[in-house]
Amino acid sequence: MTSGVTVSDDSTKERAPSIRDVARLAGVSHQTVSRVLNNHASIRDSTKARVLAVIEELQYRPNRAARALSRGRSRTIGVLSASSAEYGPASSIAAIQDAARDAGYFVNTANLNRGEPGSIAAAVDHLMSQSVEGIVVIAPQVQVFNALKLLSIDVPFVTLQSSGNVDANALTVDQIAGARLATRHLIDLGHRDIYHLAGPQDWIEAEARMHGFLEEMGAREVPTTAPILGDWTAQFGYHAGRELLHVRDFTAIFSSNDQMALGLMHAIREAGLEVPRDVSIVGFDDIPEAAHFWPPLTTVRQDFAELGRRCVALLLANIAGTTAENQGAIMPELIVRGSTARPAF
Amino acid sequence: MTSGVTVSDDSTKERAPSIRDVARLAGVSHQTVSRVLNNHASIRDSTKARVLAVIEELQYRPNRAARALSRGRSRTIGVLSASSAEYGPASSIAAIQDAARDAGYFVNTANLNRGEPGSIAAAVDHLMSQSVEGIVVIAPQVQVFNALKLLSIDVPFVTLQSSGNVDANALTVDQIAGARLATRHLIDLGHRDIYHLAGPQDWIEAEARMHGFLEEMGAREVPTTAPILGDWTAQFGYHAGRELLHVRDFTAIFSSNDQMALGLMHAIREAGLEVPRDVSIVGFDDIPEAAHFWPPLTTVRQDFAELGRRCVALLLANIAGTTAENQGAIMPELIVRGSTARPAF
DNA sequence: CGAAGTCATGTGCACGGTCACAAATTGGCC
DNA sequence: GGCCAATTTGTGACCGTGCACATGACTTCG
Repeated sequence: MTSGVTVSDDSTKERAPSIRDVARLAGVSHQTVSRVLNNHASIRDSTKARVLAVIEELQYRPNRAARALSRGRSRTIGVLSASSAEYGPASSIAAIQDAARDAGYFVNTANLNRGEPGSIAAAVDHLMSQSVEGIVVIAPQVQVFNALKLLSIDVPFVTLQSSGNVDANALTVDQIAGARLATRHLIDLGHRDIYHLAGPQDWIEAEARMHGFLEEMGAREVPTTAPILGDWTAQFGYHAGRELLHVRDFTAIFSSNDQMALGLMHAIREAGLEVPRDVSIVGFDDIPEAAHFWPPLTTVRQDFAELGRRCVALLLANIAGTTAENQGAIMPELIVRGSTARPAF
Repeated sequence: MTSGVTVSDDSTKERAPSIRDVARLAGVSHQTVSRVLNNHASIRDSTKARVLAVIEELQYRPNRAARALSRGRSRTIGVLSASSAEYGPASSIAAIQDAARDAGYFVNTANLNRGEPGSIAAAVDHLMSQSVEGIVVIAPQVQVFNALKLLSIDVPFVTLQSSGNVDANALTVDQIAGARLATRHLIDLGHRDIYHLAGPQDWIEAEARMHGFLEEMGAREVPTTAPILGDWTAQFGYHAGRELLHVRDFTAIFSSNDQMALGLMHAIREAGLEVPRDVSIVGFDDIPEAAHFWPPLTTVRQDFAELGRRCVALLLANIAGTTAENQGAIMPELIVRGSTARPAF
C-alpha cells in the first residue's frame, strides 16, 4: 500500500473551495459561477474566462452531493448483478460503466452472489438508498424479477435479458435464435442424438436457450431428450459429462455456456474418447479462452459490450422520459471451430 | 426491458418524504428523528418506537446526498481498474463491493480499458468528482502510479499489488513467492531448460512474477533465458507458443497467467506435441476453468476475494486515520495438476 | 428543599449547489 | 435623448441532513 500524499498537514482541516469562494475571487456572484459551470447561454465571454481562470487557480471541483441535493437528481444508475466475476456479466458491466460515464452518469453496483435469503431486497435497498435514477438488472433470474415487482421499485429499470414475455421494449441478445443456430449446426452436420446441457432453470437466458434448442429440434423433427440442468460452472459440466458417458446414446451436446462445455470435453477425453470424433460439442458465449480450448470450441458469440451500451442508452432514455427507439434484439453469431464434426458412423 | 411500476401517475411530482415530514407526523422535532436514524444514545424508547413507526409508514429513506453534504463525507470509495472483465480483477472488485457495503460504504468504479491518452487522469477525475474518500487501485501498472503521484491525489489509496518497494503497509499476494513456488516445482521435477512467458512489463505483478522466476532459477543455479513479454491473453500465448516451437530448446514453460498458459498448450498440441510429455506448463491465478483445461493446469492459486476484503479493511482504516494492522502478504498456493511432469529424457 | 447534574428534546444555522425572480446593463430605434 | 427589449448579472430562498448549543424535565445529594 502506498499512502496518498496527504496534503492536509496544516492545522485547520480546510474545506474544499466552494462556488462562493470562486465568486469572491472573480468578483462576481455565486450564481454567475454556477452559470459558467452549467454553460448557460447568456454569459459574457470575458466574464466566463475570468471565472474559469479562478476555477483553474483554485482547483475548484463542483460538489456532487450538493448538486444532487439541490437538483433532486443523483445522476447515478444502479447495477444489480449476480456472478459479476464471470466473463459475460463482467464485460457488460464494464461497458455499462463506460457508457454511463460518457453520459455524465455514475454507476453503482450491488452484487447478489452471496447468501440468498433477503439478498435481493438488501441489494435493491442498497441501490435505492443511493437514490439511483434507474437500475440495470444483469442477474436475469426469475426470482429477481419477482422481488423487483414486490418491492415496487419506483425508478425505471432495464434488464440485459428478455423476461420471456414479448415486450415492445425488449432489449436483449436473441438467446433463442442463438440456441437455434447452435442446434441447427449440429443437425446439419448429421447429428440426431443431441443432448442439451442447460443453465440453471431460474435464469431467464438459460430458459431461452433451452427453448431455442427444443424449438429447432422440433422444427427439424428430431426427437429430443430432457435437457440436463446445470449451474454454469466447468465443474458441473465435468460431472455431468461423466454421468452422461455411462449411457453414451448421443453424438453431440449443446452446452448452454462455454464453461460447462469445457467441463464436458474434459470428462469426455478422460473417458478415452475424442472431441469431435466421438462427440461434437457446441458452447455459448464465446469467452476469449474458447478459441484456445482443445479442440477450439464451436460456440455462439454474444456481444456483451454492445449489449451494455444499448442498455444504458435505453435506460437513460427511460429516465429522461423520452420514448426510446427500440433497436431490436442483437443477433448472436455462430462461431464454428474444431469441436464439431459429422458423426462418426 | 421491463419498465418499473411508475407510481408517479398523479399530477404533482411528489418529493420523497424528508426527515421533517417524519418529525411532523411523529410529533417530534426533526433533530429527534435524526437521532433515531443515527441511533444516538439518549432517546426515550417510546419516542424511538413512535418515530420508527412513522418511518415505516412513510417508507422514509434518508437522502444520501443531503447526508453527504452536511457531514462532508461521501461514504464512497473509488476503484480504479484496468481489464475489469478478467477473472482476477473481477473477483476482487466483487469482494471489494461486498466488503464496502458491509462497512456502510458505497463503491464507484472507473475503468481504464479504453483509449490510453489521458485515460488515467480522466478516470481519477471521475472518481474525485464523486468525492470518494479513498481509492483502491486494481490496475497496478507503473504508469498508473506515476499518474497518481503527479495528480497529487489528496485521499488515501491502496493497491492490490505491492508497488515493488518494500513498504511497511504493503498489502499484496506475494507474487514473488508464488512465482518461486511454480519455478521450484519445475526444477524439482528435473527441468533445466525453462522459459518464462511474462506479463506486460509495465504491470507490477508481471514484473514481480518475473523476478520470482529469475530469483528461484538463480538460487538453484539453473541458467536462464530472457523471458518473453506477453499481454495476458490466450491469443498471445498461442502465438508465442508457435514461435517458441521453432526453437524447441526447452522442456518447460512457466506462464505468468492461466490464459497465456492455455494458449501455449494449444500451440504445443497443434504442433503434434503433448503436454506434459513433451513440455510441462505451469500457469498463475487458478481461474475456475484451469482445472478443466486439457490437461488440467498446474498453477498458482491466489485468493482474490480475500485480497479485496483486506484491501477495503486497510483503506477504511486509513480513511478513519486508524493505524492499520498490517496483516502481511497473502501466500499463494501451488496447485499441482496434470500439466507438469518429469522431462522425457 | 434548593443546587447541580443528567437525560431527552428542540432551535437555528451550515453544508454547496440550483432555481425563480429581480435588477442592472446594453443596444437599437424613433 | 428616451423608451423598450434583450442580454447579463445579482439576490434570496430552498433542497434534506447533521451539528452546536439551548432548553426543559427529572434525579440526586448535601
